[in-house]
Amino acid sequence: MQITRAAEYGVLGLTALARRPLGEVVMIDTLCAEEDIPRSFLGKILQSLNRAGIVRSARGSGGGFCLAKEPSEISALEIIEAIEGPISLQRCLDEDLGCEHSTGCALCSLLAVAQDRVKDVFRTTSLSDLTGRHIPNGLVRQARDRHRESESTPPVEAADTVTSTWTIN
Amino acid sequence: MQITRAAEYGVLGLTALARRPLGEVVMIDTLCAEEDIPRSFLGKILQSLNRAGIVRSARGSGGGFCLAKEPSEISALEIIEAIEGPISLQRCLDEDLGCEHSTGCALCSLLAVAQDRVKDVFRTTSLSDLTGRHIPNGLVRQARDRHRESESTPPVEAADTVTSTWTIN
DNA sequence: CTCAAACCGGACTGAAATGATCCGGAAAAG
DNA sequence: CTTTTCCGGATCATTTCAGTCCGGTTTGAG
Repeated sequence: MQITRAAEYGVLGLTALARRPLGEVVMIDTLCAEEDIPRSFLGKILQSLNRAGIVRSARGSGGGFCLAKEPSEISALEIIEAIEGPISLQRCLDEDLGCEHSTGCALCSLLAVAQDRVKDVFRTTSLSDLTGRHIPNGLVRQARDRHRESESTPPVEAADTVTSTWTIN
Repeated sequence: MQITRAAEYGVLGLTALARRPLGEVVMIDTLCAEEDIPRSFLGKILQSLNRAGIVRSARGSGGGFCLAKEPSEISALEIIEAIEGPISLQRCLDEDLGCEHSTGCALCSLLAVAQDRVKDVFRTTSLSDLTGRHIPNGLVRQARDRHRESESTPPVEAADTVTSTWTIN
């Protein structure tokens, strides 16, 4: 009854792309660092998203990924199903033919309704909706690290407990 | 993104109980036969439902299970959560403290909404709603077998292709 | 009192899905 | 032709799922 990590990472990775101007090409490593996602795993996930036409990939030096359409044109449902395959709360595949348990299985109808509700929510949420107030921890950490580096002779011993203020961008 | 077999069997087993007058005690074996559920698995599941106060159990000879309340008073949500634990599309547990990915994680909010929708559907569906038109295959098979037995010298050779009419109860 | 019927509940197990990693290969840029 | 970067298949460890087993406890009947 949960989304997979892969789908989770997929959405997150795409928000990282969506934060940039459309068409900007970004390497996997950059996305991983921002969103705290294992590098080779995100590689796999982006392959799926590429095949599904949600991102475009470019090989060779200067290569990477960019969104294939406007964030407002990409629904959460698209993303998730591109990665996990069709969402299905149902277990019995041929829903018309009646399931293994019973003809006109009551449980199947119930699950079908629930499934529709979930899909509605995902279908009506776009990537741009998701990108709004989301500030990934990876980015936050990077901003902090940049701030640390710029300090003159940072106090090594107390490094772990530094609680100085810093801003993002 | 699916319900477990255990929850599925749980609901099915309860519809079998709900088909009877409230308070009638039924053995596991009977329920299994009607709904085509592995016997020892259903045993486990009924234990959970017993602890949750949805069924009552009686040990010893003449023992078995009965519903602890009216089918209309038992929601699908109750049943499923009694077996699977709380339904959660969320992965990050402490939803308030912000998840591992980001403060104000957009994905979490999305999943929270979807989760609420699913729970609503399950909450507003009662066991009596589920028991209506549901005719379990196990019961159907039993009725067929009873009919076969009552025939005089049934034609053994054509047994597999017999399509005679029969009724339930 | 004793035995058999029935559930209780913890340990266990096999199979599948999940979450990831690895590595050789192909393509693009310089 | 070398470097960079993605492609994609194989592989692997862990967890969850689905289900079984078995000794124990409770209850009712004889």
